[in-house]
Amino acid sequence: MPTPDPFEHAIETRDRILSAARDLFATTGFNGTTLREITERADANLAAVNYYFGTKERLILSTIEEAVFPLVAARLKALHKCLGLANPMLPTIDQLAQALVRPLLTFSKGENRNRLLLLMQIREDNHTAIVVKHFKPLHELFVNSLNAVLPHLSKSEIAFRYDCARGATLQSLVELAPARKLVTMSDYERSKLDTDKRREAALINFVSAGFQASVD
Amino acid sequence: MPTPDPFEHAIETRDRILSAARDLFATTGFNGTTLREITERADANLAAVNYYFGTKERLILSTIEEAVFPLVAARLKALHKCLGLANPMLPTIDQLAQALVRPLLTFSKGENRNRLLLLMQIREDNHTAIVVKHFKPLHELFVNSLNAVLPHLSKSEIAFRYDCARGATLQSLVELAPARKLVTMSDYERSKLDTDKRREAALINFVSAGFQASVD
DNA sequence: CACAAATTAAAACAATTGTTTCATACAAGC
DNA sequence: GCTTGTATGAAACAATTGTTTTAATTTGTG
Repeated sequence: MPTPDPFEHAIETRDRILSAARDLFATTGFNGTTLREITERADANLAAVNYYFGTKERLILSTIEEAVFPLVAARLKALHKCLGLANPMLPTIDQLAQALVRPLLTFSKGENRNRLLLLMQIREDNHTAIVVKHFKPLHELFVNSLNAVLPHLSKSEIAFRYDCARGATLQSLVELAPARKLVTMSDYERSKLDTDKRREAALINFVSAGFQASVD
Repeated sequence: MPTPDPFEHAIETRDRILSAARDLFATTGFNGTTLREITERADANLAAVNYYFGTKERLILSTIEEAVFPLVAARLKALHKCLGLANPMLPTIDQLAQALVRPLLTFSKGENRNRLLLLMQIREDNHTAIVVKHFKPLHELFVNSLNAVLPHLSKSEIAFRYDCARGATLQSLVELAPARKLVTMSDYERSKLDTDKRREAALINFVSAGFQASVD
């Protein structure tokens, strides 16, 4: 045994359960996943989930919290970096769009993707309340930053466009049934847009244009 | 008995089950809804769902089909009307954006809202396959129409922006945790944007700007 | 009315679910 | 070494689930 940490093995199983639960919840939903599936994948005993989390509902809450933190942190970091680089000037709309889109796009791959998918499974009010609470400072800072760059728009209009931008970004992430996969196109065309970098640029382009839309 | 339709009562219970299933599936998901909850709300016997639909899975498929048709029909009608009014000219980007947003916004209220929410509960592949199949002609026509008005863009770029526009629209519809509800604003400001007409205009404005975004 | 089919009702079934219990193994501290 | 607290394992529990079965009831038809 390299590490003499007394809680090494214990923490490992708790984390294995949390990871397995996150991955399964993300793909089959909270109600569609059984504790036996979770403990089987985590290579743990069925009673372990009750030992560490008490109940399934509390396990769900734990996975939600575990999924929210990295996402909020990554987006906050990108936004702060964007504001810091421009300081004392204001960032451009494009830079703000990048600060919104880029960290989200990094969550479209790898294990972070399941964190994102897990948050999109949330329907119950007490679950959304947790997410809202953790996202609130991020959203407020983002709307305020946008408002500083677009002072001619009301704050409600800014917030609305910010919601639209998030919707557009998330839609391109989940890819449940994107229209662009239906369109018959040449392999060359398809490959161009399926490149991550190309998608990122197109998304930033769309969002940025929406932000800058003139009031009618 | 006013109507001598022999199947009157039979069809009624089948439809009651279908409606109750749609509403419950929309809010609690497929796995989170039991047949007993459905038959209870439908004021029908538990065995009736098996009598009319055979199995729960087939009931789910029926609710999905029942939800897809009105949505596709409404959007196709709006698009055809848009194209017809402009004929033989091409519609404007704004008109196309309206043809996308307006029929969707009418589904944000009433019983149609549950049809929309039901479709957003879909995760399994065979369920999405049904939805994709029914939406395919609509999506293709929409992308082709956009491409005619924006000939300088590749079809893949058009399809991507169309996906973004759908995402922005749906995000503003579900309202699970919109940022605009977090932002502190005056009642006057809030009322302005919470008006359906105002929201519709803002959404069309955002989507239209995204469509017209210049290639970078 | 009588008969057949269609529909509804009630009960039971087998499987699965989250949860609990109890026993065992393991490590640390006195 | 023994004890205590922690962790794991296996089994069982009670409740819920979708489904089936069987009987009763209604409805249409001759």
